[in-house]
Amino acid sequence: MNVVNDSPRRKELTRVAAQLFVQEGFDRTTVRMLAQEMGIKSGSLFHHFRDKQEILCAVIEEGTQNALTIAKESLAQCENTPEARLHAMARAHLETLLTDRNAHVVALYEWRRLDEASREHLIHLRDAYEALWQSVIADALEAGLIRGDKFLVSRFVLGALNWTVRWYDPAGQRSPEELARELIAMMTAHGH
Amino acid sequence: MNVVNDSPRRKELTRVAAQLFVQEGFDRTTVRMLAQEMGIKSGSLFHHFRDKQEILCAVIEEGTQNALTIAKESLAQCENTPEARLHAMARAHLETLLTDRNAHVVALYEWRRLDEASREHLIHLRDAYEALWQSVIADALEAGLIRGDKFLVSRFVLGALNWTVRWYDPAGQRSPEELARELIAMMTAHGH
DNA sequence: CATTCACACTAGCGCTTGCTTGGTTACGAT
DNA sequence: ATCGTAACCAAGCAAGCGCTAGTGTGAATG
Repeated sequence: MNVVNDSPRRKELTRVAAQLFVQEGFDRTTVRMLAQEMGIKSGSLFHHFRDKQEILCAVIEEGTQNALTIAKESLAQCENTPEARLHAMARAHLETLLTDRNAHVVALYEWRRLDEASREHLIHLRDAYEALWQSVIADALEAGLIRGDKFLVSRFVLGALNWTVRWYDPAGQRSPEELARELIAMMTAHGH
Repeated sequence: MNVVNDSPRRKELTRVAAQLFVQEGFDRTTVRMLAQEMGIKSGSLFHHFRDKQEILCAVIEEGTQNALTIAKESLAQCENTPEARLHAMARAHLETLLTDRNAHVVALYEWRRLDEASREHLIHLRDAYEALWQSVIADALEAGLIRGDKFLVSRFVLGALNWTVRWYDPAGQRSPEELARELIAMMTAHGH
């Protein structure tokens, strides 16, 4: 039992775990399934991670960190208007959710499976991501682009986006970018 | 093993199961936990249900049926305008989700845990509920109250509503009715 | 008064789970 | 040539899992 925290091998294994967690859910994924998919035996798994819980923790950290990074990049590259910024956020969110199809989904859907210690360790990262969303939404509200309470709008928008995981078909013709555009159009369709 | 399908006792047990499934999730809920909460021994459980899967099936059927019934009642009682009907649906949805706090939540969040046979048995009921939503949304679109693609809008709206389970605080000051109103206001806020 | 029935109990089987142990291999640095 | 270390394996343990078998009730039914 000789857990290393930042080996490149560990990153690799984390990616595999993320995929399985999305496919089966955390509880139904056994360490034997994880090991098999990783091409090692189940005992070897505990050389890289202290326990199963730590694998979940690593996946969620990866997923949230990734979403935060990509969101910031998107904001840096887009036009500096409230609408463009809102669109950039929604698009980035959907792409990490639907295209990667792994770590970010786990971060959203398996959060409850974290124990108290892991939750405490990750909550700051999650808060940072949500704060970014809220600032973008606050700007859009101030500019009169959309309406409502800052927190409520954030939660409704994120809810609509997060739920796409349940019905989105990657083989379908709609791209994440298109979905983001449609959602914003729905909220900003002002009278004629 | 003498499973009865429509006993009143079974209804009672189903209610208890729903609460536990919401609290812990289906996978983490053991038959021993269920039995204890029901005030019987784990072996006795299988007099009422063939297996654990059948308990989930009963809960989800109950939750969806209930949501459908209440939605229809709400529609029958409200004004016959697209906006009032939309509001009635959203309110009914949130109330079965946040006030009951059990069977309907399980229906939404544990659907994936159903085996093929159960899913096939329940899919028609679920389709009926979603069809009702889509007809109300189609009317609102036709009346120009909201904008977008019928299916996309349905999914975004239901996503926003379903996600409330994750953050709603029943001890807070906002009622389901208020949430429903705010969501619709967000989508129908036409410019000045 | 005998039988049936719904409902509950005790006891435990067969299996899977997360995790541990003690030891082996591959390989770059010394 | 030797050593250190990261990576892996075979084997298995203790606990917990869903579920079954067989039995005991007290109330309703004939």
